[in-house]
Amino acid sequence: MASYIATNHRRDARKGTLKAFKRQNILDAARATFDEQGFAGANMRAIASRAGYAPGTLYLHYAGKEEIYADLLADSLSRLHRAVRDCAATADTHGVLRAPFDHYTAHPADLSLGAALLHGTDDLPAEIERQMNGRLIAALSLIADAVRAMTGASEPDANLEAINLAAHQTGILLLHRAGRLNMLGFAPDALVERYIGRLIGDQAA
Amino acid sequence: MASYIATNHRRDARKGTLKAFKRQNILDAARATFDEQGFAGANMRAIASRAGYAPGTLYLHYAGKEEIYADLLADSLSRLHRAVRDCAATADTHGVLRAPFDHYTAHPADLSLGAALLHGTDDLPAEIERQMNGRLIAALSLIADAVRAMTGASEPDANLEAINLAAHQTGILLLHRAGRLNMLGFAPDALVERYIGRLIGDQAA
Amino acid sequence: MASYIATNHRRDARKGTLKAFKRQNILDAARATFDEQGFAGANMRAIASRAGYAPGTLYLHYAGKEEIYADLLADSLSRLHRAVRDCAATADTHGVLRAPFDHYTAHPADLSLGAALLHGTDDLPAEIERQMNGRLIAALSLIADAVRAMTGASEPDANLEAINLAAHQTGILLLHRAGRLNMLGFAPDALVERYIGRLIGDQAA
Amino acid sequence: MASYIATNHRRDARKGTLKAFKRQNILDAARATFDEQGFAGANMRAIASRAGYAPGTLYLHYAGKEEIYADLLADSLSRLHRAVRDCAATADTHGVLRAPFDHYTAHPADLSLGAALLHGTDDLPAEIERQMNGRLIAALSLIADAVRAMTGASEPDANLEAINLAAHQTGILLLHRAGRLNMLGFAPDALVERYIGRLIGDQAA
DNA sequence: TATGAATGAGTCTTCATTCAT
DNA sequence: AATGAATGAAGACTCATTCAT
Repeated sequence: MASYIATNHRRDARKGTLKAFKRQNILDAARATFDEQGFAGANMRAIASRAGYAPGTLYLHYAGKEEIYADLLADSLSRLHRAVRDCAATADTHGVLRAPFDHYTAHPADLSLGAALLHGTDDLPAEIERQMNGRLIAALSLIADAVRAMTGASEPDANLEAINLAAHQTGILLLHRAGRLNMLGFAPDALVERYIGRLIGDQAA
Repeated sequence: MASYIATNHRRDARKGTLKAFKRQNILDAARATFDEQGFAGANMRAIASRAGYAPGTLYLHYAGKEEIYADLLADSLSRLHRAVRDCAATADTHGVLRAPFDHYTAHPADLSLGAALLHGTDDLPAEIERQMNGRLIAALSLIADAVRAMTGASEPDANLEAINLAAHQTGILLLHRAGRLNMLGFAPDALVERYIGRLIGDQAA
Repeated sequence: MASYIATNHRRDARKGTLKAFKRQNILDAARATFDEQGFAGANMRAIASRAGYAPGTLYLHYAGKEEIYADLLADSLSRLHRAVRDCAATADTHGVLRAPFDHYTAHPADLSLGAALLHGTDDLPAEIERQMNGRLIAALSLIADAVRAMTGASEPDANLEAINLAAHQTGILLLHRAGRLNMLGFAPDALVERYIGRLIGDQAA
Repeated sequence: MASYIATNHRRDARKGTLKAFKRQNILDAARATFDEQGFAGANMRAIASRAGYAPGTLYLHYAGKEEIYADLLADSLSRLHRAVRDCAATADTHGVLRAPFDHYTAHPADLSLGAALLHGTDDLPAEIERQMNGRLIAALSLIADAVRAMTGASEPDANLEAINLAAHQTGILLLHRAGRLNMLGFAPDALVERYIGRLIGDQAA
């Protein structure tokens, strides 16, 4: 009897894993599709077919387009946070400072999700919104720590610089993706490094 | 006969002016609508009605939604360029450095157009694209001039800093609009000023 | 100036009439379609095509399927009420007593609308519901008057009989439409007459 | 060998009983679901889940939604017939006269099935149709017998009155369910009794 | 038997665009 | 130049039904 229950547990667990795996698969297809077409431009048929499904199947996993998007957004910020945290964990202070840039450079499709940030995220479930903000703040906080470690700045100052850092990298990433940097002959990496160099150098001086 | 021709010229000119005026009117309506609803969300009926027209009328002035959008984008960069140029003309060097920020703060609806920059502008007519890039480069060039004037940097360095400046302000504007700055208790203006202050201060030192 | 306004008025009036005419056209198509397929079974494409329109056109006149249905229901009861009232106006007392039966016999498509009465009409706009009930009560009231005139019954009794009359005719109409009367070899008209005959005869005796 | 066969028979019988039991279970779930949502509104998943099954399982017992519906309809009339017959068997003449009303009052979910009668039952399998009509005629025949017993009417007259009785009760039940009786302050029971009272009283007089 | 994931046709609805007036 | 009714091609979503397990 005990083994039966145990077997059931294991089966349920495998089922849960499978379900999660499939959701991830859909999420990947959706990320790519949203990246190429934007939220409004992407259609469920395209996402489904990229995930290897018929349209209706998506609805077995998500309540609709919006929910997929929300999950994608949450997932994206979650991974950004993780990326920053992993850097911080290895005491790679310089890495922390460029973590957002590196993360989005490595995962360009995630960047499009930032388009959501343009029109705000008012129609997102409040729960998701709260979670997202939490991740964002946590990441910024880690960056601020790194700034303090590198420059000895006061906490308020470090917070300010952390945001400026994030803003700068956001801008660079967007301009780069929009093709406005190539056009001018600048490498995004050099621009980011220069910004960071100045930030560190200043305080050091 | 000569007077007849002259009259025609004048009439043509007035006609041209009237036409341009009407296009501007439509453009204003479109900008506001795109700002509120996004490109896909905005519909021609809404734009037309805000411009005081019936839907069909828009097609007497524009070939379609995309063309309105392209014109809007071109117009927006054109006005940004003008704003920077006007600052430069009055030798307001500090003003030039924050000109992009100030311009988009004053005209928030223009900022949404930046969403276009996310998906690139590949489907824009090449002519428009070239024109836009020209305006952008011209504006950046003026900013680089101001950087040089304020810091004595070399031309290549100044160009770099000009882009970093633009990237930073882009990032700040987007984060602000997305509500991520309020949430953290920071004022966009202070962040921009700090960035500029550091830029100037460094070189001055 | 006055003539100009007058002209405008006339044009508006004509426009209003045209609009009303088109709505009526759609309503007719919808009635027939709902009659054949039921509310859920009928699809907008079918209604539109029967009205001589493309699907999208219906939405220029109605907000959706439900609104068409509500209008149809309101219209139907309105016409029933009118039928009863017209009978009453000509002092055709006997005619009043069989007015519901005659009306639905003449307009069989209206009968299907009664299917709405099966599941109740909770999801109808309250305004429509109120209006419908008003028409129904008004019609019943006229029937009760006729009952009183024919039988000398007290008012409460007459009201009771009016409802029983309506219920009976409702039942007959439904059984007839369901093909259950033919099957048994009875003519709906004879059944209705017998009921009325008994009602009148009783009191007379 | 014989015992083996016998065993098989018994097993088959049990199997048949079990099968019938399961079908009944599904039928009950379906009846409740159709009652709440209507035929088109009810979905197989809901029916299955109410029956304690997964969707696919229903198809082991029924060929599809329509077949469930047909079986439900047949079952409903069968139970109505049984109800009338049981009354007749106890010589409860008055009870027979109100049997349809009482039956549907006791089993309101069955009433919704009458909606099928609205659109006719043309798409029902002929076999079912024939069976249903048989049950209906049998029930009406028992009612006609009761009418004759209570009033001494001739057979043709009694048949007529039986149908009128059924029609009246049908109407009352539908109006009641549609909420049109409460609205007017009448109790269905009183209306039915008045009708029957008049029917009996007349002939008695 | 039973499952339930997957299917894909079908539904309502929206909206850029056209065209007769 | 302007209108606005009409179009019809999508799009999101639902659900009866199938089938591999």
